[in-house]
Amino acid sequence: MNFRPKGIKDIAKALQISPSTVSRALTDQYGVSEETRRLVIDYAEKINYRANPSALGLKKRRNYSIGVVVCEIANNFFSQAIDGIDAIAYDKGYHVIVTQSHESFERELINIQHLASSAVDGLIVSLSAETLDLSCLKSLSEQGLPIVFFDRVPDNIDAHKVVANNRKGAFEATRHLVNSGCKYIAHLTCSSRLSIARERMIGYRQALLNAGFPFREQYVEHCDYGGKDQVEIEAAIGRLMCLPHPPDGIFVANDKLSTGALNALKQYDGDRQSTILLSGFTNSNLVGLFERKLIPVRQKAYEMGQKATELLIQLIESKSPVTDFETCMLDTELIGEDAAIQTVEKNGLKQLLQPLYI
Amino acid sequence: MNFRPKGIKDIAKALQISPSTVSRALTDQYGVSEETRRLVIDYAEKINYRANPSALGLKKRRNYSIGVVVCEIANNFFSQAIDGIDAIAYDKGYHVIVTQSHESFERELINIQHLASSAVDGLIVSLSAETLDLSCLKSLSEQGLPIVFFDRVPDNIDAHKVVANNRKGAFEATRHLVNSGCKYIAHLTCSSRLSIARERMIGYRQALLNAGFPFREQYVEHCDYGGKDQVEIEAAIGRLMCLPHPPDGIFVANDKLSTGALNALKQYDGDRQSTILLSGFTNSNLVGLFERKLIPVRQKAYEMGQKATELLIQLIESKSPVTDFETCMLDTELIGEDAAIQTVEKNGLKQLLQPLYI
DNA sequence: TTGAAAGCGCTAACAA
DNA sequence: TTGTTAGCGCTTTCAA
Repeated sequence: MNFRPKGIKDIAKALQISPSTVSRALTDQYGVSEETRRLVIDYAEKINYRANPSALGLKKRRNYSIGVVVCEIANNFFSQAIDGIDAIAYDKGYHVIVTQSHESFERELINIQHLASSAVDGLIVSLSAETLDLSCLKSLSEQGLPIVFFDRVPDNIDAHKVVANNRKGAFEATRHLVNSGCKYIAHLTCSSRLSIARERMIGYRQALLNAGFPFREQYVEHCDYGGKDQVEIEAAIGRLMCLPHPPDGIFVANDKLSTGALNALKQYDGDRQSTILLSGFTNSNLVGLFERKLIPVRQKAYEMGQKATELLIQLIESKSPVTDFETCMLDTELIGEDAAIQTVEKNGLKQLLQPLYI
Repeated sequence: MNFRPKGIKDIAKALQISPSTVSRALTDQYGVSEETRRLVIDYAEKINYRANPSALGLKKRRNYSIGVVVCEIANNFFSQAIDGIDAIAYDKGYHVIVTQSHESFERELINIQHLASSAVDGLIVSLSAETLDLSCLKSLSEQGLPIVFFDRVPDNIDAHKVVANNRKGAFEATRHLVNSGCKYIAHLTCSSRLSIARERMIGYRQALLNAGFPFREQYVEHCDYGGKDQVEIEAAIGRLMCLPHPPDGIFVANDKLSTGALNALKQYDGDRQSTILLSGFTNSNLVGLFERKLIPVRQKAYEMGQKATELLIQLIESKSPVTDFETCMLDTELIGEDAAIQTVEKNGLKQLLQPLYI
């Protein structure tokens, strides 16, 4: 296979000048006569010249590419986030390399190491459900590899983080169930290793508290693999339905679990079907078509991807090492629940809005 | 930022041998004593050595990365396909760089050129709805850049192609509507520039023919932007509903249009709502939750991604230039319609299964 | 303002 | 079996 793009030498030869002059014309601001510069640039454009990224990478120790690690691409939230990442990266001339952990720590680690070995200039990471050991990320970060975390972020690594306002989202979703008359509100969530699970739990509990409801341990079900397997969800729903007082409302903590719960509830097809209300985090834009209503908490996935990428590129292109890290929190939105917004102040949401991370 | 991974020289220095010996131990099969090889490999493993991809790319004119161009990531079909691409690429040690055309020809072109300028070793492409001019892809392909097309493939470029059995899928979906008693079966599809639109149209017409129904031009609606904008779909549905005999069944040609059509039909909430049957291509795994039933034609998106990647890597790693191209067709599946399969032979599906491409 | 030359990390042809 | 060396395409001193 002999596909060989034109290089700087080809331009130099064609224009009868030296390669270094071409290089300067294409990069430097001065040191080249305006005449030569135009000549070079025009010709480069004509033949659609692009610097060889490998050579550039070798020279500059930069690849103009960023690595992304998420648990799964085929997921509404993440595919939207990747879309946002791609948008910014594209704008700034970076490539995006996406890898999936499939919720496996081992796979995540391999991906990270693979990407980090100088293939990429920085990393955007959302942790897997299995991840406990952060030493690799920590050490990479300390070695100076720019890393931005989003969505599922670590507590104990100092880095830029982009998250949704998980507490508020969870709070509003649960309060919606309260306002709809639910008395026994369950919570279906993912592994509490994940920041999102912990944060959303706080919102859930706060809403119960505000409503004067007790928090009951047995109404909380964890799917440690985030619903990777539907069986996991069905078992959890099954346990909830077997409680002395089965729940009349369920707040679900993530995308996969939300739709998984709907599927699981289909199994319990009896008269109870119509009485259990559901509200949960999901970025599916198909909820409006569902038979059983699910009040969705929507995250600004696209914007989160954008923001994470902006922060990362800023980090990459910063001359001096950055020590002042920022946690950026984006709003969530409870769809189809106008009433929810009106009573925000009254219900003590304000103190809730303070992030845990800072 | 001073993140600098260990290199071959570091190993050489540590082990008191020459860099080239290290290189050989890490790559060659022979020319190195077993003792040295073990020493090197063990040490490399210990310090988690990874060859610098830029240097490798520069040397070998290979990047171990492949470029993907699709119209949109946040789409069931494509995110599943990318998942499949990623799986194979990962296995074979390749990175995947995904770019989106957003159905814009211009953007597609930029992406392709960007990727082609030696950033990647090969391309996996699904054409945008706008694409008419294939000269760029053609010339790249002729210059020896390995390219595999999938899903939306060009007619007049000689290359490996991976497609679904679009005719069969369309045929079965339409026949399902026939068997369900529909008399006026409309077809909502994307731009006929796209191979998938043309192929699915053939299946649709064949099913009408088999049922003894006439083909009526006005029952076919094209959304030239593939439903990028919901307004486009609503207008199309609107026109169908204004026909003297509004359709009692609609066969929809792609993922976005299928769910878009469901949304659009929600507008026409009257008594007609319950009488229009829908069947269409979609890889959403949420159709089971829908209020209005949609009989889905499912494509093996994941497998298509896998197959395309296998073909591409085969192409990349082939020593001699490949001239014998293959079109690989994967089956489609009509979900929840067992009856459909039983009568395949009788209904002349066989001749339909012969691909157009070969 | 321009050109020559070194070197980024690696491989491979050639020497030893 | 090992080491030396040149060179992949580019940027960047240093000289001219």
